[in-house]
Amino acid sequence: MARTQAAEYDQRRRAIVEAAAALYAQHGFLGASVADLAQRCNTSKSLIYHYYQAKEDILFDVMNTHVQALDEAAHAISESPERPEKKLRALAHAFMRLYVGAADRHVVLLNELDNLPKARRAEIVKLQRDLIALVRDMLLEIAPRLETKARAHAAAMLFFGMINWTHTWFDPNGAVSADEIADMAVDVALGGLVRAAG
Amino acid sequence: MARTQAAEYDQRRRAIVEAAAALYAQHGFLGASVADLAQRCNTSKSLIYHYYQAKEDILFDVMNTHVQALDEAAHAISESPERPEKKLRALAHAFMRLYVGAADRHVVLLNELDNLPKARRAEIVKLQRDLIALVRDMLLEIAPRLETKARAHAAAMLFFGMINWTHTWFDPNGAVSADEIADMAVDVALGGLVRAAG
DNA sequence: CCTACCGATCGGTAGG
DNA sequence: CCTACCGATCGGTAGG
Repeated sequence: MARTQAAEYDQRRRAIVEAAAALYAQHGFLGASVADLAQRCNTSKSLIYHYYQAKEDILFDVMNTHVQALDEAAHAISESPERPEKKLRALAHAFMRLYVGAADRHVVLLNELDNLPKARRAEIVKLQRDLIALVRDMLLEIAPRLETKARAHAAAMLFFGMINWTHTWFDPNGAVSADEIADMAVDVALGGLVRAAG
Repeated sequence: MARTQAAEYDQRRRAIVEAAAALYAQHGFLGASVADLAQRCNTSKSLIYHYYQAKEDILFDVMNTHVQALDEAAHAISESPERPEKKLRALAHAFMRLYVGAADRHVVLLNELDNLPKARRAEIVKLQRDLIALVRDMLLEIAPRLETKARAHAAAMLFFGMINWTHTWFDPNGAVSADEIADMAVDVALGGLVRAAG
């Protein structure tokens, strides 16, 4: 009995996070009220506040589940014995797939970080910094002539720019697939557009 | 007399737009109230509503002034008789400089588009689409093997990703300058990171 | 005695 | 150009 209740508890909590991700992705965190969220879950505000102490805690859950998934994928790839070029490509594919599979969470992570309370924001930012350092070090292995950490960091951010900016334009049902975009971004980073096009 | 009043009118209106850009960049459009804006301008809410009919009209002004500047720079470069590689580089430099010079407006343009009323949003989106088509055509000239418009569009968006994503991390007072970032992004697009590093 | 949950409403603040 | 306000809605909580 207690097991069943716990299972239902987790299931309901996951349903709230998923609805919140969709709502915050579409209207922004401040543009979507707790009442809106309750309505989308066919329940009451009080039920939402039974599962979460504050609105910001829901936002944290949306972001944290996503950034944890990114972090897990990135570390698994990073620790594999492959060449750094191959790791970078695997990471681009994994990220694009996580983006497509969790597009709402991804948009929320990229747009609503400033609406988290300081302490919670710091947790997310720490994980993001780990991801960036991972890519920066891969790029330094691939292109040692980047030399300084500042330039390697800038290169990593240009790479993340290509991948992350897709949330503003990429259509999973469009003419170019997520895997093709991942390959293009890696090809551009490794060899430039001219070679990427061939 | 009327001239002096008109001059003061424009000056005050520009001061409101600038204060609004700073406020919306920092707290988001929904996170900053008209009262906040009035306070930052050392005036009253009513004065704000003397210059603007609605809060969204201020947001439009913030975005429109910036996108008009981008559009003007891009078309001037596009119509020059230079090689497409050189035009792309000039465009990257112009954009990075406009970003540094109008960082608040840039952040607002990239983050708050969804808070504009439909018709106003369409005006901005039209100008942005023009910019994208311009870069897409430059890339097709540089790398004809991109072949389809869909792939050339994706390539243009990867390029804009590198440039636009800087709003999340670039520090004008940091170790790498805006001009260096512009060169890196173009070098990556043209020849890949390995060559860009050399 | 606890949990899960509801209808109604709290004190404050938003844009106008 | 300000003070004084409005209809509505906000995030969060009361009793049961």
